Amino acid sequence: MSERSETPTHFIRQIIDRDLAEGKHDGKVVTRFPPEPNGYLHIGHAKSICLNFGLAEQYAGACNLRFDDTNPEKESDEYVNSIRTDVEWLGGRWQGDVRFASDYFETIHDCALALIRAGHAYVDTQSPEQMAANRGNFTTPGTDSPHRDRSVEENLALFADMRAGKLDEGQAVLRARIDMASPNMNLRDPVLYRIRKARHHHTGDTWCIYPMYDFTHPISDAIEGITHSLCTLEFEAHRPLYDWVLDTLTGLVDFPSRPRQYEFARLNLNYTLTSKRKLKQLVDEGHVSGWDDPRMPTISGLRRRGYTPASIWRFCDMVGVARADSVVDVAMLEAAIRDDLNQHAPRAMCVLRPLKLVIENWPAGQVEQLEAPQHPQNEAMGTRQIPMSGEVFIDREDFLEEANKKFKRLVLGDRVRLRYGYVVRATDVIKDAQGEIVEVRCTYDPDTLGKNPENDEGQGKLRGVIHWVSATHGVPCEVRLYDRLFTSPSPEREEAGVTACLNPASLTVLEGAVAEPALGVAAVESRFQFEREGYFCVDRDSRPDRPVFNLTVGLRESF
RNA sequence: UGGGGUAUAGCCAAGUUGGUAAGGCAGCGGGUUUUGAUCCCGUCAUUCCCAGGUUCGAGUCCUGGUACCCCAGCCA
Repeated sequence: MSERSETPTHFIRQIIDRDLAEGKHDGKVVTRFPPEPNGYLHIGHAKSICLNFGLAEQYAGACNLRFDDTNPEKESDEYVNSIRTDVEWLGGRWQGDVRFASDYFETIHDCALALIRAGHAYVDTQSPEQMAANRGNFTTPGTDSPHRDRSVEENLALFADMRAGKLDEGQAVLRARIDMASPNMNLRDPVLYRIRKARHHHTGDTWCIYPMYDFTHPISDAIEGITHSLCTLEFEAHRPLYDWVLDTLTGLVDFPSRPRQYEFARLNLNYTLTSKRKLKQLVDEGHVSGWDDPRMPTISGLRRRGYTPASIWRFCDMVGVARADSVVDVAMLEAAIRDDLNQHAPRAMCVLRPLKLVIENWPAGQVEQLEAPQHPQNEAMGTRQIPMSGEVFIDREDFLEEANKKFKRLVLGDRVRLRYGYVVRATDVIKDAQGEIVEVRCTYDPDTLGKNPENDEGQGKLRGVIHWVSATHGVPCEVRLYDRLFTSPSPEREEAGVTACLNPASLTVLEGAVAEPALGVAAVESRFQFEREGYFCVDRDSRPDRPVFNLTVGLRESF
């Protein structure tokens, strides 16, 4: 991502700057992006990716990609693969191989044994219901488990039985021995290990006991030499436990670093869902075509929609990193992609809703190649040829039989310029039996290519410029117009559920669009600005004879 | 209700020994323009959740409130 401008400062950078100044962590910065492979990555994860990989780059440190895969029943290789692809596409360059928390299961198990031997953990054979009841609540302290004072030997034997599969799910757990009366619920003897007789996507049937997140995460961080472990705000109350695990293990197990956890506010976008569960619901119930439906806020959806990695990094820079809960306006995301595409996308013409325009004084059979720049503000991008003939298509919305002067398009009896071409004057309209306009007739002024009409006879300025495509050369194509998926600014908070506020007009398919010839051979994922319309990218559903374009975002409109 | 957090413009967000409110998005006004785009110029918080207090001076310090978020999975 070479185009990120100056790196914005925020409280995490300030913490790192201070740490570096104090000589902590041997002057190193090592972060990690730790997704659980139980769903596809979305724009919220992008914030974390940009933060973690960005810091590694800015401080010449490193960032690991680590799958936090401690819950075999919800995780799968499909998710591992999609996440790896998405991180790679975004430009996250991780240090060494992809890591799996499950690769550390043996070490984590050793840590559990060390804790048991030191009297810091015990096997509880209460039922889940008893445990919940004995945990107390916000106002009432918990009650010690009757098994809290088992001997080390007994705990070791029971834990061995757990590992050996001699106990069933729910019959026993390993718990930390901390404080059942702590005002922080997370410290009321949290569960460290539970029994799950499920096949794990990465370790297969090697284990039937799995460590909990709170036990796995600090140890994984310490094993990898992570210096700054960044997570979202909801883990704040877990930090004392994170520290307890590492502090209690000190002297018992050696790690290359003593990482610290810092929390930042997760990204919320209005008119958007960022709940993995609800996103999955949209996919499972068929409200969208899949995880990569261009309307989805997933990384793969944004990619298919036409967003660039640079625009997503730019967006994350714009949003910043802080600790206050916030809801970012989706207009900011759109601004980021418009900014990128305005600079880099070649221009093209595509008529979305064709209306035939016949030029009556055009020499019969003549075809002229007009030259147009790929990008009006960037000559270095070169030029392209656009064929012009006696019959062209213009957009139905660009013609009116009558209009006031604010309508800067074609009006019967008046003139308009065909972009990169000639000035034409509409002379007649042809309608069908229903009175619908099926064709417009016009004449063109041959002396207006690259210059304005000379003998204007006091007719005033041209109304404007419209785009067009030669009827005999245009490439028939499909254009998919997208709008926001939800009509509610906060779909997650809708009482009636997220599906109740789905936008029925989130997808409009235009089957009869016609694009200029050069677009017929555009590669999948290539992006263009269709002049006067918006930014579009080539969808993978395209066929050689029929390209499919997705609207990424429309042009700003100010009238 | 116990604990932990957060409050600066319509939306993000700087503001770190108290010195007189950055920037972006959105909006508004104008200029340029063969894209109603881009670009350019201008405008947009007498005020920082509220109320007191300290001070020559407070978004920054003190006191007391208020609002919102997170925690009672053998999820992460």
